[in-house]
Amino acid sequence: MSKIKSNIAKISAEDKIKQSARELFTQKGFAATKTRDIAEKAGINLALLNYYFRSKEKLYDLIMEENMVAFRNGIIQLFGNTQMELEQKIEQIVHYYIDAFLENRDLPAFIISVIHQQQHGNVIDNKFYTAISNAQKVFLEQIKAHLHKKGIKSIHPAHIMTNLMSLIFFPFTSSNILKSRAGLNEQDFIELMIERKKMIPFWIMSMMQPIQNLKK
Amino acid sequence: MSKIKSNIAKISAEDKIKQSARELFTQKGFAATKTRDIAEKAGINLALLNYYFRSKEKLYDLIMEENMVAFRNGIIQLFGNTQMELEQKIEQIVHYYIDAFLENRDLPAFIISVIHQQQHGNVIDNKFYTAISNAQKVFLEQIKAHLHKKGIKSIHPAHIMTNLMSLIFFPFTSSNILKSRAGLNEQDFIELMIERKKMIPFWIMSMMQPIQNLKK
DNA sequence: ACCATATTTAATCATTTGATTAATATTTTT
DNA sequence: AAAAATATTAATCAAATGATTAAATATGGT
Repeated sequence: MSKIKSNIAKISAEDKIKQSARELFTQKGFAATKTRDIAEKAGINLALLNYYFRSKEKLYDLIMEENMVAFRNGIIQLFGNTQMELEQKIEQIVHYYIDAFLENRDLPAFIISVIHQQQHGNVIDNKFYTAISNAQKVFLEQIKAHLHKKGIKSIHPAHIMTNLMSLIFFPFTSSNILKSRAGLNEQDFIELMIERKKMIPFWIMSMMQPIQNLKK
Repeated sequence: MSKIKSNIAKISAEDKIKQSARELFTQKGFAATKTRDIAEKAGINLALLNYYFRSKEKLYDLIMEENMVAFRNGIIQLFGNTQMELEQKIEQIVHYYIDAFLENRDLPAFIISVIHQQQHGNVIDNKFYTAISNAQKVFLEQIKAHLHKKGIKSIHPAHIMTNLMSLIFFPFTSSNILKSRAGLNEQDFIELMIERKKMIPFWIMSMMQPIQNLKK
């Protein structure tokens, strides 16, 4: 019996709190999430939250750090890679992020909100910010070189990087509209996102081609 | 003197509150914005907020409604127009929204957050939701027809609509990253966004072209 | 000047919310 | 089993926060 018991996944109170906190913080943000909501959702006594995590803010920092780690690592490792061809790199970036966002569907809106807050002096994580800086610059340089090779001077590299991130992030933040308007169910939506793993690299590469006249 | 006085734009307390509330609510959201912050920013006594607007929630509803009106009207009038050619329609949509977002730079992140909240049962404005429904369906049908005419079966119309919105919205939510990484100042950023008014329609139309092999 | 109305303020209230405490229960160690 | 360490609870605190009140001040019409 005791051996069986250890096999049954009995989630500790600490983990239940963390899990509930992650969902609420990621969905609603820091201010809108009340410690009592977390406690209730986790089915534990409010005091346990402070017992394990000291304060709401410390708990949030922990969740924030864990939420950002995949995003940051992706940028550093993929964007910053100096060996890989641009096209292959874009493919890897798209696969990496869409897979990550399919796992945690609220992450894109969370990241957008964090980045947008920063715009207003709310310095949330400076390490994070400087850490991804170089990698993004490497990526921008690579785009610039590619455009130069193609003889395209009319497009600023920033457009390409922004477009890439736009096409990856935004659909996850508006999946409900997409589903209700296009008559999709949850599975349809997931399949569309999987499709995008192939399509986004193609769209982005097309943007870096010399202009072809569109046929009517 | 009294005549001059009436010429000087003396902003009423009511307007000062509304303006401060709009900035804070749009930047930080409902929960993170405290009534005392609004009062302090507006330079008025806290009680005035309740005197003019009854409650924080009523004030937020007002701001929300005003923030959403441009977005909703754009969708209804532009997306829902059944007369206009698709390409011209896309051009108008892009111009309309980029102009609106250049005027109110926090609007895109605000809208994204509102739409994302809705995903979690937080029904914020049902009228808004049903109002934009038909218009978006019209637009989707038009894309579908266009793809059909081009003989393209491999792309779901939802991709095109999502891509359009992605390319318009996202850059505004991450302008700080864009600026710091690509070495742009505020004016450069604005010019990039203005450039996009011409480029996004081209990119979107290209996505609805039969596949052309990319040359190496 | 006087009155009525609208605006503004300081003080205060009631609730919410993050956090703590002291007591109790459970598990682990000896 | 006793002792020690860890986990959990109910009760409570203190600060923050949304809202109200009653009094004071300003404004416009007569």
